[in-house]
Amino acid sequence: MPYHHGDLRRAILDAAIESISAHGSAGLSLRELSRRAGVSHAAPIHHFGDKAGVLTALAAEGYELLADALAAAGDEFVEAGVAYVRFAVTYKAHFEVMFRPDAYHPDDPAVVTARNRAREALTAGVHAQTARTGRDARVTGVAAWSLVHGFATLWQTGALPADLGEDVTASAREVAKVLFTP
Amino acid sequence: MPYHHGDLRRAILDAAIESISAHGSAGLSLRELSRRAGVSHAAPIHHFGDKAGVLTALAAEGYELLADALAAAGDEFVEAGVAYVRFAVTYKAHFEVMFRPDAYHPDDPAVVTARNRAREALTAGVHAQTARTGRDARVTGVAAWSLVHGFATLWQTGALPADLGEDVTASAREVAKVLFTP
DNA sequence: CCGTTATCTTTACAACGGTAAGATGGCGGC
DNA sequence: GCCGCCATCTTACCGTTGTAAAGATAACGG
Repeated sequence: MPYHHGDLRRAILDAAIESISAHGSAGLSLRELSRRAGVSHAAPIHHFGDKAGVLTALAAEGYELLADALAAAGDEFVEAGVAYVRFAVTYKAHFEVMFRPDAYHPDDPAVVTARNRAREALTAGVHAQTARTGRDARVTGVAAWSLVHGFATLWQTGALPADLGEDVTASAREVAKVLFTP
Repeated sequence: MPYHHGDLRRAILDAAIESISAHGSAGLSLRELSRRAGVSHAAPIHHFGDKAGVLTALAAEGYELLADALAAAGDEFVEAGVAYVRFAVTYKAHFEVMFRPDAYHPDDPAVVTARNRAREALTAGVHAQTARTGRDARVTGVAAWSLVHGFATLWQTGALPADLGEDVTASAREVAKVLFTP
């Protein structure tokens, strides 16, 4: 616990995650995060530089976590897709911020390296799949990514019909299977 | 041209569309919109009640336009999917707002009726398709919607690889075909 | 033990969203 | 043709926000 607060950086990030998970990222207030962390409203500036800097750190962390989750899921597409959706649901706040590039600094070095790592982990699974089935890897990869990404975002915004059931993982697996079963 | 301004409501909406298309919906300022329309910063309140009210009107308009586009595209899934993507690209600001329910009033009556209309137009195409191919309509419908929605959002955020080419319609058609060709 | 430096606080300012009260002007009723 | 009504817009104001600048505080290295 190095300094006055202990670990303000993590405290702010955790507060942001909690706030975004509860109320979305639209009305996020930097001063509110500072209040929750018990510091003055200008304290986070030193760690993040900016309000967008907080979201930038969150996006970078999200891409790292996503890359880990995809790597752990292995090469098979359906399981990788399920892992993608499970990540989106588990790390709801991260996922929401990651794909809102107008709210942070998308060219931040930490973000781009983490994003590349996640992208490689994602395409690796699809390439293994297309090698087995003999399809166009590029188009199929985009289709697979689109499918799981769309399912995740629609689930998050509550746009999907309610009769899908509560188990996201099971629904995601069913939906992902559609892409590779004739 | 009924009153002092002429049609302030439309002017504010158009200004919002332009601003969101250019800089995203994160930093949208009601006062900036008022300035562009040449009225005082409190004038839009009377028409929209709220900043979220502006986005609510935009979302409702977006769902109406989407329903029209889907109805015009017909029953075949691939063309309906292409129409979905084309809508997202053409009406970028609308699409961005529509799926950001924490930024507006998602229970607004105009929004829910328009959204239901769009949803029916969407599922109609999928049902026609599944009747032809004999698949589970519910799961296939969600998969189809997820596919085109994910493609559209990924395209919008610039997350897709650049080697797809510039023609969104052609790329979308290729990707949509993947779902129904073994 | 002392100075350096990262960390945090205080103070200040412009912009924002929202409210309330007043001004403006088109429109229908007489 | 005139008057009152009411939708529309303006002005003034309040609390909050993000950001910058300057000062205080305390951990750490020499």
